[in-house]
Amino acid sequence: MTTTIFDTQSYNYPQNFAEIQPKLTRLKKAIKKLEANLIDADNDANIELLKQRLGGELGLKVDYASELNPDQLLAATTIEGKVLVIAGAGSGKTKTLTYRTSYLLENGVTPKSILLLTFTRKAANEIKSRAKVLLADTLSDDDLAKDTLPTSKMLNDVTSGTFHSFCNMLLRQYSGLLGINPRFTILDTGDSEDAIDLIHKEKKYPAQAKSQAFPRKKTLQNIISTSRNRRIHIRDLIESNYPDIAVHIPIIEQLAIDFHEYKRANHLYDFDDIISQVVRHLKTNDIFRQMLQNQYRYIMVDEYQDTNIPQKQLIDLICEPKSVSLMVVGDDNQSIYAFRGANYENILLFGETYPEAKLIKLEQNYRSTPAVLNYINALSAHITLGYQKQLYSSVSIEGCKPVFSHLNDETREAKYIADKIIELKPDHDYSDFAVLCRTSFQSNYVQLEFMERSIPFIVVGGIKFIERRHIKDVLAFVKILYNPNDTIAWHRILTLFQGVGAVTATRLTQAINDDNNSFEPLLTPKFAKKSEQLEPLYHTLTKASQAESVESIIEHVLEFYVPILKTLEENWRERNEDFRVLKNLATEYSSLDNFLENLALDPPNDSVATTSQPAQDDKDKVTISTIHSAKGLEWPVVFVNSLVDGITPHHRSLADFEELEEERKLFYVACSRAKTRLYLTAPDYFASYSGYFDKPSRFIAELSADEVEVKRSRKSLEMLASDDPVWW
DNA sequence: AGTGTAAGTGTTTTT
DNA sequence: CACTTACACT
Repeated sequence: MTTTIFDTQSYNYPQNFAEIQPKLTRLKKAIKKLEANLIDADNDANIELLKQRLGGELGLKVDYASELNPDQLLAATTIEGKVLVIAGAGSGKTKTLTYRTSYLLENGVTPKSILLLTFTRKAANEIKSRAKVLLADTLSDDDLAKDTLPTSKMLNDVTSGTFHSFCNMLLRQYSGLLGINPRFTILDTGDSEDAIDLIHKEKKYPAQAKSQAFPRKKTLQNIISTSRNRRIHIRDLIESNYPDIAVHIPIIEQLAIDFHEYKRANHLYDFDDIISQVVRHLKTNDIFRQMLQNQYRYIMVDEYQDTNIPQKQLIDLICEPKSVSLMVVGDDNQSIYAFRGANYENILLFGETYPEAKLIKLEQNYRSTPAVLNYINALSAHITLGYQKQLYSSVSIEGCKPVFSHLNDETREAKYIADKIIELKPDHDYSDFAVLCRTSFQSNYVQLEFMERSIPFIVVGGIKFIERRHIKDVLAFVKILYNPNDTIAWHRILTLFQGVGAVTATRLTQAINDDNNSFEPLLTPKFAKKSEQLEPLYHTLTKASQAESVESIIEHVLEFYVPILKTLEENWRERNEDFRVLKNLATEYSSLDNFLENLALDPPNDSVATTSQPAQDDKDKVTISTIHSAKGLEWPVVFVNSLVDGITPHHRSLADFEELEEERKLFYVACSRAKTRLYLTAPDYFASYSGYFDKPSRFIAELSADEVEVKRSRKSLEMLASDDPVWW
């Protein structure tokens, strides 16, 4: 047995390990069962045959056998039945999906019968555009002459996108069949919170025991959404996760029902509705279900480890007939979104859902050096549950071992990172470096240090463009023009004015909706006397509703809104800049529905990212990012900072086995982003309102010095591992 | 409707 | 400590 880096005995491991054993046992059984259906290129006698067949007989345009490795080839060409592909970090997952798409088309599959579901729209577009290149590049003039061949144009007919964009499309396209109004607007999380708050105030539920304050809108939204995504009753969820507000359970349950009815009555869909409503229709409407089952015959799902229960149900309902082909791709080691409802059991129980399913594993890694791979394999071995996997590289140059540096404080930590970047800079661009943090807040010292040293950087994540107050305000105007029943948007606009509060806003909205959605009630003396802004609002809306383009609608709105903004926010000049971005976005859309849909379902998140030198438009910058936002990306040199137990893993996850496991996976995701160099850093201590933490991360402690080089501070010397490293 | 104060909250984040 | 939000009061 090897000796660990630090004494692992001193860490408190989760208490509930015993409790969850039955669950772990069930999952392990399902994993084992599916492992029995592994198709492994090494042991597959048919692989040579397959290669030959692909080579000659079929006369395909793309040379699948030589461009893909054997396991990728199996994944790309196994096009019938249900298949789970476990795609390790850096194993060419996108490439495999790209080639599979092209393979389907080359085999005569109708593009319209292909459905490609990914986690972001960007990922779907990348697969499609790469497949386009594949098919286009191989076409000779001869091929173009006969127009029966699959051409890159077929990709345009492949349905692709996120679960949300797909379901949104279905709800609008099949609105007649489903009996719903296609002119609905989408509530983002903030809008949902506002709606819940509004309903709570309007409904005047019977007063409860004052001993315990009623939860705030954010908590309520979270409870309602989690209960739906995890399919747990509100009562059970509150009793287990929010025991102190248990007195309010009946009211919260009623509030959830009222919220739901409110959304239906006003043609409003929140993010959960978009998927859940499609699932509901699929369950209850046989014609709808059969139509989809007949249309989508080849389904691919990416990042399957991060799907939630409604998303799994959606797939299962469409894939019910044996003849529908389903390939889900993911990496159980990289499930890091449980906090927002993702259910890692989906990927582990795939064999239970589909007993006939086949399993394919992509384990050859094209990203990292053997030294880095060795380290991430060692991390992976500490993840309790999952499919067996061992990443390997065909590169023979070992590369540098990851380095763990224990430093005195966060300032030294930041200096160390900056020093390393300067040291390595002669051989690298700035864009070769990334600093990955457990929480966005952990990047503060690094940002400061980079500014002082004039290292250019870009911060990924943070407050999103679309969530900024003034942007939401302007969009509210646009929303009511599209869906005058969007009471949440009305409320937002009307309460901007002095003299108009929640009560007047509600009454006025009601009057407008009752008056067949005419804007006239704004002019009636009863309301007009509340604020002199209502009349100009009327004229603005009237003008905007007749505008020709989305851009000109926004211009009309801004003419009215900017003066109001000036009275509300001191930094209105700064905010005014954002409107340029918004107008620019608007020019890309010809219709209101496309514009609103895209902003809600595919919001721009990098358009307002913080940068060190805004003037400099240079693309060569160090990336500073949260680990979550770094998923799927890679850099030659990666730093992971704040490896103090209490931050990584986060102190709020320490008591629960599954949450701690997810933290471990998060660290795994961070380290597996590195191609050639991986630097891990920790300050000796970290202090904040949440506590005082002074032990290095257990994820460092539990590994052996064989995998990582350790640079110790004095503090760290005191913590050297004893000789007995076993902790349970 | 608007204001002041006390009290609670505090990861990660995409749709 | 910094910020949001609920609630009571005017």
